Amino acid sequence: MLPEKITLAIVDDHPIVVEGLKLLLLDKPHIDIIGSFHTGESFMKFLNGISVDIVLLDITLPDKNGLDLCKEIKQKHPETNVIILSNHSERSIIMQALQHGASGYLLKNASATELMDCLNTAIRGQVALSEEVKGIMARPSTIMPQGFPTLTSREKEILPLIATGLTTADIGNKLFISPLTIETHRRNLMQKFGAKNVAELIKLATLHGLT
Amino acid sequence: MLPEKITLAIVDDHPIVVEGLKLLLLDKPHIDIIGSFHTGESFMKFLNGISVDIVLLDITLPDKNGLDLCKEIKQKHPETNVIILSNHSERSIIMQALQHGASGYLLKNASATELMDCLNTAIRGQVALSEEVKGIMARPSTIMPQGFPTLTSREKEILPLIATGLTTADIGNKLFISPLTIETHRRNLMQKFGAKNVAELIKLATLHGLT
DNA sequence: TTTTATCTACTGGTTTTCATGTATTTTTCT
DNA sequence: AGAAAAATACATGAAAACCAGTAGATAAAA
Repeated sequence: MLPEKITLAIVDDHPIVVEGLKLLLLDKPHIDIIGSFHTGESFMKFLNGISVDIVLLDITLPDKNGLDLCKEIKQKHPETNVIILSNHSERSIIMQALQHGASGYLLKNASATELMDCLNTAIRGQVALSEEVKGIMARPSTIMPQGFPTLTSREKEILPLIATGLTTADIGNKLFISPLTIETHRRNLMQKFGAKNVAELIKLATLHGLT
Repeated sequence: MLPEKITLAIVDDHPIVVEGLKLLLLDKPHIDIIGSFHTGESFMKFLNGISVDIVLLDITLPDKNGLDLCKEIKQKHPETNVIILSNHSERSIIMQALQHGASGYLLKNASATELMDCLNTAIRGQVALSEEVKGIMARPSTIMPQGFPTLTSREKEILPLIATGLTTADIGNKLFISPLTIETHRRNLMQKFGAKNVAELIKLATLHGLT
């Protein structure tokens, strides 16, 4: 019997990457590229009409976060397999991706061969990680001691304010709460990130795109 | 008379991008891809033997900064045209690239057509900017008030140490100079970045990839 | 060779952060 | 309704950062 073609979509705002992927996959007989999208929005609309087997999904998109999008996709269309394409090699982000239902995680510095391997693995319904990602996941969180923690909404609100250079007192005024409270939040933030002081806190937060 | 083929090299640590570029350029009769490299180091070695007309150069490389590499290339091989490929849309970074002798600047979200246009422009010896980059350069620096300043080597050394959470005293010990000196450097750094405190300093520095 | 930039170092005083600990109220989830 | 998580608030003392100004020593550039 003839196996059906796998339908694949690409969501990435870098045309060069998209073009590259397309060209790479064009001659694979079992894969049918049914669309490529620059924004999460446009892809979600597309998904309403057609079923897609595999999505190659970038994390940094112009309109929304790729991880959130992944979650959304899996909620509304659980049959769609999501493979994250990303530059982020932080263990915590990979963990997040998998928790959000991703079937795979590829660093953008993966080779073409690795890409194909992962696609095939994902097609078989297994979790597909590129070699480097496997390495990162394999070594217990010694190098990256604390992945990025889950923040409360207040913390998410305060963190960028700290990063803007506001002092505890400033923030207190701005949010109409006691500066002492802000201090507590700042303390908790540092603890969650395992940072010795604001400098380190802001570095980690900025690297994780939280500012 | 037959025009000579343009020799082109790619320096980028993302195989997918490299593969994509290769496939895109493979069928262009006037372009000869003579090599692709993952590190600045390996490319510089290669350059010693062969002359290259155009280099497509990524800014973020594993071993060194693409902008610095650009400068190095232009110093040792002025005949080589460098086109920067980057995700950074900050005006200041584009300025830096051009100051360091780049012949062009392409955002990675440029289309394949734009890529070709820029290549052809660069071949003709003109400065090639992608549409979006032109737009960024066109509007005066209102949106990005203070582009990133030029740092001295000592400052470049100290900044990441601050970002790691080290205190003034720690850094002083590490570098065998007085903590008072470190304090002066920190102050100067904040002034250069226009930051009110370390928090803001580290945010800006991290966003510019200087930590 | 003067100028300019950089690195170095200090004084003295103010503000902010950091550490540690406690504790009440409000949401949110089960 | 009850438990858990989050947001709120305070106290106290030590440590670090921040402000403002000055200034000598080099080293590179005009």
